[in-house]
Amino acid sequence: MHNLKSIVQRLEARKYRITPARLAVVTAVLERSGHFSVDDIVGRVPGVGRATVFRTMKLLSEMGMLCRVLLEDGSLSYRVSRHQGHHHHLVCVSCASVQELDACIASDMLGDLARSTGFQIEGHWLEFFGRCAACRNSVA
Amino acid sequence: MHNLKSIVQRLEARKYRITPARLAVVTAVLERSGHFSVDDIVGRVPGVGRATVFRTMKLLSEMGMLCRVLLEDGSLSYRVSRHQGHHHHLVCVSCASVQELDACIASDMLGDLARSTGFQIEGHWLEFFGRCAACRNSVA
DNA sequence: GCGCTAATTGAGACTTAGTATCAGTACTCT
DNA sequence: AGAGTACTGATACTAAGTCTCAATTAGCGC
Ligand SMILES: [Mn+2]
Ligand SMILES: [Mn+2]
Ligand SMILES: [Zn+2]
Ligand SMILES: [Zn+2]
Repeated sequence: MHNLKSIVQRLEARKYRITPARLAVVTAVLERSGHFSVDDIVGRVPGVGRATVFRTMKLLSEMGMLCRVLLEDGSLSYRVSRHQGHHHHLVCVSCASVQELDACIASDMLGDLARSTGFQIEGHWLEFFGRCAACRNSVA
Repeated sequence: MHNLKSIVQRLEARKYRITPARLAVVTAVLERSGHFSVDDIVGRVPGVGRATVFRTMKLLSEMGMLCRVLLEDGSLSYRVSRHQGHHHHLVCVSCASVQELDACIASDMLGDLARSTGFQIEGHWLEFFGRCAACRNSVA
């Protein structure tokens, strides 16, 4: 989906400079599968400062190239995003693979919820945890 | 819903000792409205160590007296729980009030989701953010 | 190619949330 | 009273993330 070239183009389109640090972070991120922490990436881009990795990953998140994945324990992890825009995840608790859901399956209930609670609903978090098909079979 | 007496009874029922530190934490927690952080409580129970406040709030969470509320930015906060067991929240981003939903409105979709993704779904997070009726009116 | 300047960087200090260690205190039980 | 266990608070530590600031540099105009 995303590759180095397309991400560089997007950065250029937004007038961000293409620096060695940014290239290193983008490359490291694209090489990951499943979800990962910022410090995972820090460990894979020697010479690039931790603050820069945080800054770059924040930038990529804001641009929709990375998304934050909420884990079962409430901690946040990151992954390369397939869908830009609002979406949700199914995270395998065994292999850390992540499946993105393309439709927001919470949007249906928003109207009812607003009506029954009086809240004006502006956002939500929705993430699922479980075992992916591969992991389910591998244990028998 | 919960008061000091009922919480003390529950602690006693589970063979936990009723100590001054625990009483102080429980009292401080019951005095809060909306959601709060552990360190909010630390600041309100002078003389009680931070580790003890963490331990006590964890204990209260495990017993269903407190629940963790996921905020918009992905951070966790706490609140006195009305419902024990699995449930979700609507958090007012303006006044921090929290409304608990008594039914899990995600459970309906679990079957479909398992079927369409091959995942065996074991858990989920679902939290809503918005403006409560009071806050909506107060700004005009 | 060269210079200018705003954008970017990395070191490091700092914050917030939470865990681990451990010696000392205080119950509980007999 | 003595033994054993639960609990406590100080303190050190980890992880995630922000802030500051002086030094560097990418990319633009010439
Ligand atoms: Mn995603
Ligand atoms: Mn709750
Ligand atoms: Zn959604
Ligand atoms: Zn639910």
